[in-house]
Amino acid sequence: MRESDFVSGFARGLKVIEAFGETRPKLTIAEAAKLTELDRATVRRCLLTLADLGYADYDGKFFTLTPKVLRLGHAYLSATPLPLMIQPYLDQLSEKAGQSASASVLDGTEVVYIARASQKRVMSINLSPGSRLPAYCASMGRVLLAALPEAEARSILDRSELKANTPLTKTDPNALMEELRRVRDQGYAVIDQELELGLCSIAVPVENDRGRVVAAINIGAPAAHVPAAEMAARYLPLLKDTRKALRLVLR
Amino acid sequence: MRESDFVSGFARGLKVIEAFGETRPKLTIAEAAKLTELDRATVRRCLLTLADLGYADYDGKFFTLTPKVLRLGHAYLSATPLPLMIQPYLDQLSEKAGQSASASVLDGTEVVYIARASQKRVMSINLSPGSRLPAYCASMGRVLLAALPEAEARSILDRSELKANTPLTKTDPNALMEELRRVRDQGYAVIDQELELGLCSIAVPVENDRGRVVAAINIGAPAAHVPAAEMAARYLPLLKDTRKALRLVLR
DNA sequence: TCCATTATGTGCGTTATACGAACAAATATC
DNA sequence: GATATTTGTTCGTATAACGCACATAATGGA
Repeated sequence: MRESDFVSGFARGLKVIEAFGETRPKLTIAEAAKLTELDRATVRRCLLTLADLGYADYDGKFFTLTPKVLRLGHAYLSATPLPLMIQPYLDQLSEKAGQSASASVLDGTEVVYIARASQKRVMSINLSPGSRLPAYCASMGRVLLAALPEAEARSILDRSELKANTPLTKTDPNALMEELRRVRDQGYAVIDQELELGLCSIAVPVENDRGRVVAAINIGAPAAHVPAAEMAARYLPLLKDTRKALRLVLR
Repeated sequence: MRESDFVSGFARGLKVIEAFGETRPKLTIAEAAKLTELDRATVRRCLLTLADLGYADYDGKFFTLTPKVLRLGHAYLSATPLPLMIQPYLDQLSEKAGQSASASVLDGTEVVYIARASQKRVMSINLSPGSRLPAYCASMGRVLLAALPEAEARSILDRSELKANTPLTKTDPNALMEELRRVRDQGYAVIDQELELGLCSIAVPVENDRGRVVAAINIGAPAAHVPAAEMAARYLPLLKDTRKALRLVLR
């Protein structure tokens, strides 16, 4: 691609949208400028453009995003066959297991939820399509990383901020690489409260009909109810059934 | 806003993202140009920019969106208190009712789902946060329209493509305005298979602590299981409880 | 209350982008 | 297989965005 084929105004605007987030639901021009490291004048133009198009509201001081921005994410969810095809299988899986089931893909150092079937939510984390978790400490992240060439997985770990969310979180890159090898061998990953105390999960990779790993699915359960050691015995057969079924329908 | 404070390159790019959708998961440059009514050269630059930033893939012929675009929609979902605050109440509601429960807001002529708690999915429609339905024939759309000044509601109806999804769909603007008045009076809306045969739903408005309508919540059920005439008797008390609880926590 | 600090809005020269047409390449049509 | 037709790409030029600098307004302490 030639350099002249890059629309920097567009790229800057997208950066501005992403500046909004959990801890910053409303932004002033100056705040957005700091977060995006763009010039204030530029950010101001982007924000006013967003407001003009109806993607943002402006009260003269703060900008907030409007539900219209969901159109952008929805463009992916409805345009991509993967989430749509996986959803019914996830529903079945979740019902049979009596626990929440999710599907995700890898994006950089994070897993992105693309579909979810939730039973009553007991956990503090609120996950929905578009939610992100660090790959290194999530069950689906582990199987997705394990599906990559070692060098690539290593590179992602190196770029990850390996912090201990709980006392049980594995944060040593070498230990994690070792774990990835185990995951690759056994074909599934179990997480024992590495992300949040009280939460266990088990994930398997999902392949398309050509055998390429295109996503991961998992089941999450409260540790108090299902100890990590029991996860595989309880849910692995269900997960494997779902995986097999999906492999036949995913092109 | 001065005209010079509008970044047209940004606006064009957003338009290009929205060109992707259910029936068009992959687009060529020419297709995207037609859909957006932009110059081919301009669209090409936008698409190449998206690809460069990782929001799209390009195989030399087709562009497809990547999960990274979910970041944009997620910026809204996680930035806005409304979906996060409503979700747990929706979960409770769904569990008590034994049916799917959803929350939505109005965006133009459509309702946008901002949260959803689904029981086993029996319907053909697959709804998730970001999903859109025409307001005129959806239960949440009716209560949201009913909450607007008459002239505004009328203007939205006039801009809507009032098509009969089923033989039961109300499509006459005057009849719809009459229905909105009834909805406003009784405080809820029931839809009897106007969107899809076999699907009934009931919705109530949700107000914040200052009494402003900020969203709608609904319960959907298969008509075979719960006839429209029974919806109110079965679910209205639950919906009203939820509404009352939400009113206290939404600022 | 005043002053220091920080945020917002505007004008302008420089730089980069969009436009439209023209060309090249690939498809479709007969 | 030759001719239309559509699609992708390139290029020069008019134009619009950028970012700096300055002016103005809002905020927060002493």
